[in-house]
Amino acid sequence: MSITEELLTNYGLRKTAFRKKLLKLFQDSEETLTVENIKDKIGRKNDKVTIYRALSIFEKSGLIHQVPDKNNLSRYALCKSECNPNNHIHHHAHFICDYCDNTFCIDEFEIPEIKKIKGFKYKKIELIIQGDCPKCL
Amino acid sequence: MSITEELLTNYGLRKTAFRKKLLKLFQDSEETLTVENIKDKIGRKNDKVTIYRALSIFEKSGLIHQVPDKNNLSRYALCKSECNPNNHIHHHAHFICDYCDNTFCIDEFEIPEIKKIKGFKYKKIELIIQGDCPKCL
DNA sequence: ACGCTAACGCAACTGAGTTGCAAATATAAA
DNA sequence: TTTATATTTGCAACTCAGTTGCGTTAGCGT
Repeated sequence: MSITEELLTNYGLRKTAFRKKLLKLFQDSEETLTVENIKDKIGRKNDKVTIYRALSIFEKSGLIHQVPDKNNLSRYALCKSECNPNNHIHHHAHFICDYCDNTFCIDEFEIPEIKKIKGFKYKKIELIIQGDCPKCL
Repeated sequence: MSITEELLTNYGLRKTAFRKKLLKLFQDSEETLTVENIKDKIGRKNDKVTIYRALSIFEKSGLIHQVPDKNNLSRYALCKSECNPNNHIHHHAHFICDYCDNTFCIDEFEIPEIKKIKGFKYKKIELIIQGDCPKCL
């Protein structure tokens, strides 16, 4: 069983042809993916509904996480650590390039400690940096 | 001339009836506003196109800033400090409530220093905290 | 290899945000 | 104050991401 298939099994997901293709795509990609990216790479055989539903299930399971795009579109990337449906926390930041519109997960640093404010309960902290990526500079 | 009208003048914007109403709305609001919120409060007399265009101009001018919502919708809030078209930087974080879906600007702290990564140029840094707000806790 | 349940694909829909254009109005000049 | 001009507004029609319902297909446990 491939590493892709094992991952699906570990997360309690069915190993359908489409899901294997989709997950492999994420495993092979350095950058975050939009639904459009996925359509391109998969070859338009699969319906967009199927893509959306699979992404939604992958996200709920903790396999991937969603990142907002410059234009508030959704991008997705594989979770690095041991995410699962109950513990789905990302201590890395995301970088959005103004030019190529690509979004990268920045693993180089952890998000610094954020001061608690009385009355608020923090459940998820997201740091989004916008600017120019190495390719576009 | 009211403070609202002065603000429009200072930012080189025409003082139309609609813009005065819209800007006043922001000045009187503790929370960030969606287009839907604005429609409700203004009373559906004005077209959504007008709202979108005014928001876009206010944002470009540095009067207001956009914050992504839990569902990747746009919310807007007044800029506190001296923002303008060339210098549009916010050193505060945003808090999104999971229950009431409200978004607050958190002025209590500055975003901590973010380590630079070689090859990337940072132009805007956004910190988004998700969780439960005081009202919903 | 059989049957049940989950996943897929199609069509049709929803709703945020956009575009083009004609009518209205703010502002600056006469 | 009136007039000319440029900007804003409102309407209609559109685009496009994402969703829903439903009948068909395909994993997976027995």
